[in-house]
Amino acid sequence: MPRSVDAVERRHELTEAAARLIAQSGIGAATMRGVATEAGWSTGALTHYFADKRELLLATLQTSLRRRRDQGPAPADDSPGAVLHAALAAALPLDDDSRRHWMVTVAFCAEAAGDAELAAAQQDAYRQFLRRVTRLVGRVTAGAEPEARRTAERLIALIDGVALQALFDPASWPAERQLAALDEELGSL
Amino acid sequence: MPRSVDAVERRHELTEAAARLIAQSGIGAATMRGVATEAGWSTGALTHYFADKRELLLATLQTSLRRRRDQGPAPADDSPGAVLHAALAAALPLDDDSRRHWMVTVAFCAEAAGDAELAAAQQDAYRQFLRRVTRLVGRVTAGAEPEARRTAERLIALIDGVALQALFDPASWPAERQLAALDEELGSL
Amino acid sequence: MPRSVDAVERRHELTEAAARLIAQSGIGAATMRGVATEAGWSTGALTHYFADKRELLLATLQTSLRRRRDQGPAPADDSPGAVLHAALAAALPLDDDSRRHWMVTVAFCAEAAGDAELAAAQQDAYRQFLRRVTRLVGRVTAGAEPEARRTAERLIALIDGVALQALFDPASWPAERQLAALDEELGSL
Amino acid sequence: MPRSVDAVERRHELTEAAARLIAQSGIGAATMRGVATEAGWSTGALTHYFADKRELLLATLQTSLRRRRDQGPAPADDSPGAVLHAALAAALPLDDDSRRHWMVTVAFCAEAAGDAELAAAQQDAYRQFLRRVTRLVGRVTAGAEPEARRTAERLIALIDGVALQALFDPASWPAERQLAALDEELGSL
DNA sequence: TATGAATGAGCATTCATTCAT
DNA sequence: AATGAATGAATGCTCATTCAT
Repeated sequence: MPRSVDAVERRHELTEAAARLIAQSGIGAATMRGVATEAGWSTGALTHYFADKRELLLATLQTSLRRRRDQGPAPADDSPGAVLHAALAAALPLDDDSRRHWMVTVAFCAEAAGDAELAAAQQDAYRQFLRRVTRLVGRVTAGAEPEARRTAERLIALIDGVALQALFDPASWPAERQLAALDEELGSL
Repeated sequence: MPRSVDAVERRHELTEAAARLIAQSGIGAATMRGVATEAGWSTGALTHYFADKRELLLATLQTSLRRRRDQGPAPADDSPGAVLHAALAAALPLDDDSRRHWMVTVAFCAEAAGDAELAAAQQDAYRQFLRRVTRLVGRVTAGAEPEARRTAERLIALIDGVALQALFDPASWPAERQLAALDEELGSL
Repeated sequence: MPRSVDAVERRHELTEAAARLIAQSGIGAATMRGVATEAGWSTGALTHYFADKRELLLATLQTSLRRRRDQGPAPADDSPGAVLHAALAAALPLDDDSRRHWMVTVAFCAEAAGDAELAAAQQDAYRQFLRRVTRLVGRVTAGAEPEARRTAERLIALIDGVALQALFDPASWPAERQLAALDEELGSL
Repeated sequence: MPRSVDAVERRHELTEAAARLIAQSGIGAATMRGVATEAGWSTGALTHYFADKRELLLATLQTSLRRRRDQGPAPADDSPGAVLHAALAAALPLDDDSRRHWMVTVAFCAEAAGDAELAAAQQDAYRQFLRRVTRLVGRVTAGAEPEARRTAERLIALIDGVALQALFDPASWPAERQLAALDEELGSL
């Protein structure tokens, strides 16, 4: 009877380690040895959970794409406006964790240009987010589909732009300032 | 001084080759061999123009940062609004060339997180651009410094966000659509 | 002692699996994982029956050496000539099974050059076979020892040579042709 | 103007080093590091002359196949019998050099079973040798094609068998004894 | 007995870099 | 200025082996 292990949990530990290294020094820093050491495992252990480096990187990207948008404070109340606000705020790099995962997804941008699987993961995540925001905008403005979708795209463009500046120049963009930019934009709805 | 002109030209050829590879497959694809081959030179030739790989990558980033923002159609006229519009439009990935250089600067984002020199190059470029846009906004709105600066930041955030989406999902963001988003935003000024 | 019978049987299954892999792709193909999988067991199971890889390979060689010469159709009758013929025919790669074990023993040839234990196994098997054939030749020709031994060596050389060609070029050496070459040589006795 | 190097000579040095290791301890001993060290070069140098290990091994096999049969003392005179004798004697492992190359070709036997390219190299060499010996036998016996071919096959089988025994048990098969076995067989022609 | 998780050394290969020409 | 031979460290990966269950 072999030792039993929570493979999902282990994979998560390993992709988190990879994400830390990538966010810190780029994809090139995510070597098998490096990730293993960062996670506190041996290199051989990695290959139990990921067939090869490609699989590790893909899983890391997918994890970061999810965590770049999924986590955040609960909405203040159940009103459509509050829910929309919470969804968009969750997509800003407000703390170290979301900063890290933002960085990872951005780091994969060029990598994905020549890799269909990575590109598909990124597009899927983006389109899913766009659908969600479009639906929420529709509820807030009670507007028709195409209108809501364009508004959603503009909102996402704004928070992505704010996020990008916050990544490049974190000192100028503390959490409050990012939220202020979001509030201002939402105010005009 | 014919030789130094050659050297400048040669360095440019080489950083362009590096930019093509990076934009296509990520920074990891920019190997010395690969860049030399892509540029049509021998590996040894690279070391005449760049002391080492680090220097090549730094020069590539700097070139791409400049070209990401510097090129674009001339303004329609000399009015402050037209000049501002031209400056911002030049910062959008409207054609293959600017797309490539956008991709390169984004690819360096995580790399720069752990590398002071790369980070400084990115921040310098951003701040210089911010100053320029701020000045132009000031001329258009005839407003005070802090107000103009905040507007400039919001404008840059918007075009950066649009650019990012255009990189990830180029099919949805042809040049006209990017410009339309810019026009809409400028219209509200 | 049911358990020890199991162990013998199990070891046999495992060396057969190793032999299949070696005959197919060389000694390098006989990895612990590969042999275990081929035999339908887990890697850990191997280490119960063989202390390490070396022991597995040695046992595989010994099994193949035995089976390369031991199996074959019974002699037509009890006459010395028929028995000699059967012994030599049994040493030819007439079917898939003996082909496989021939291949294995040949594959170990160079390996044994630098490994005393493997070399000893090969020499023991050869000398034992030589003694047996010498004895049978002596009975057929009623000749003296040294004469019978030389004849035996020539006979073995011939069938080994035929066997080697049959391994390299099986299409040209079906079983009938190998046996014909043997008959021809025995006829001249 | 780069340093110029005799690539053919260098490749030969390297395949000889590989042959020494393989003959000594089997194909598994021919690691890239090991071959480089044995030849007195760095690992990186190998990759200048052989794209990868596969190419190195194939070249080593081809070299050994040629040298297993091509070298030997010149025939005593120009008579067909002397030329045939010289050709067959050259195919026996009479000295360390030919012993080594014999060992190498045998070591590849199982490896070739699952590798079309290696198998083709072996078959080509065998068939070429068979054609040559058939021609020479025809000249000696003045016999017809099919007859000469069968005789050639029997002669080759005999010397291959002798060679194989000489590899496994060199003490019993000094050069004189191998030649004696050959002479005896040729005498009966 | 049997499993498979875990280890870390060893492998082929790629790469930045150096240097003789 | 320009080449490409040569180096050796680092990488991804495979593997024999150990061991808790």
